[in-house]
Amino acid sequence: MSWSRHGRGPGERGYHHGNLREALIRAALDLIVEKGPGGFTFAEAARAAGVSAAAPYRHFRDREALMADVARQGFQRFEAALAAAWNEGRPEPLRAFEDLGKAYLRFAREEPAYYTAMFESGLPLVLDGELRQASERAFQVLRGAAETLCGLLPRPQRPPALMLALHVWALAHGIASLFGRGDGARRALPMPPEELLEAAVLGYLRGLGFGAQG
Amino acid sequence: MSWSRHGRGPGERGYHHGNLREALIRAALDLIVEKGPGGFTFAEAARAAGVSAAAPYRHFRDREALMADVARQGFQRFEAALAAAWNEGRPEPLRAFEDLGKAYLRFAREEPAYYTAMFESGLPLVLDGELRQASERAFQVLRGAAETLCGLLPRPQRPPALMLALHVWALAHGIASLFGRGDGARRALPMPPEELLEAAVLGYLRGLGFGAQG
DNA sequence: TGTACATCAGTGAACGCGCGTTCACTGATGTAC
DNA sequence: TGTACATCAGTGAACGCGCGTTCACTGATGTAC
Repeated sequence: MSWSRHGRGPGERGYHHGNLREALIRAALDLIVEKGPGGFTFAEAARAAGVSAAAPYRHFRDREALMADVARQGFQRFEAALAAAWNEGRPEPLRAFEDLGKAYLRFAREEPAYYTAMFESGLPLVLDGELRQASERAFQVLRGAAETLCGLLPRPQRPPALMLALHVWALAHGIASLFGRGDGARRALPMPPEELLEAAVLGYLRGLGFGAQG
Repeated sequence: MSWSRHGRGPGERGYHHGNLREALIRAALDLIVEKGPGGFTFAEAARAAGVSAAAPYRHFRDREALMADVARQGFQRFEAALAAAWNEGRPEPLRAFEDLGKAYLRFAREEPAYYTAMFESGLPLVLDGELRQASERAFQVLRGAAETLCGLLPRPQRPPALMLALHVWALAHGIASLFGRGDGARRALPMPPEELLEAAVLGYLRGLGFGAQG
């Protein structure tokens, strides 16, 4: 817990919370997992953080501002997770690309609340510049990987890297949102989502001409 | 409008609505488009249909039952749209398969409210048998098409049809939910979604060995 | 064809509830001197 | 080192609002005879 500033244990906080902002984000994440996007209220988040209903107004303009902060933080972690998995194409681009895909699904499975806030909360990306930037930085990891991969092919048969990146993004997102979630809305699947994605990506890449050297 | 039973014009209805059930579903669809899933209330749907707040209880147990009905109806139309596009593989399987993909995206674009209710409302498929069946029947269209397609390949290199169907479903759903929506949450794209999907499916099928005869 | 009656769909008033939001306030913290 | 004060984070009471839900009711429809 975050209100242990000054070494206090949880529950012994005084008048000041210490880190209410982060505590509200945590509460929002828990509530999103529990009830879906739109399934948390400002009042409930305050209650979960152990403060009065008026306290959140010191940190967020309204519910949507809190949600946007959750999504922004989610994109940052997502970017970090993807970048770590890609690891600049090491040990070998095709292998690293598969790792990237697995990291995508792992994030969706292990952080369903962030994932929901990022992709299914209905936040208008257009309105929030910071949020859109965070989202784009995460996508750039995927795009950079696609560029490295495309660079492996001889010029004449080289596909546009942007297209490759969009295809794999759509595939990963589709699998994640149909089958790869922790909640009850997911559909049954005769194999692990990771395997499904790996087979799809390998098949797709083979179609682009990656069969020979991969 | 549906309350013109007996030839009455809208607004001149008497005590009985005539077709409140359908009118509530229509109202729910409008409200979902306007405010996202979870963005409509029982009371608001009643208001939109021009009846008192208590009237909906004659037709639906609660908000979720109404949402489930919307989703069920959506799956039925979705199934019909996909089946019509596939057209039993005519004029030619690969071509019909592309048509199927286009119909998928068209449905998501033209009926965003149904699509939302079907895939993003968080309805627990497990609990509602009728809903799950409707969902599975729609998927069977895609699966049947995948089987026909796989049948074109010689046995030794024939991929599992279920896998092919799941891959294409994930791809179409990913593209639809990231880029193919009418609302403000969609992301910008340098090409039409249909084109993106077509290129992906063609690439993917080539990887499976459909290059030679397609 | 007409009448009596059962059935059913929608009414409108009422209730409790939780949320969003504002406000003057107060307790804690940090800092200037 | 101590004190006065400014700043700031959180309180708690209050309000209006819309929703969900129940209830006895009433108007319309269809049907048996």
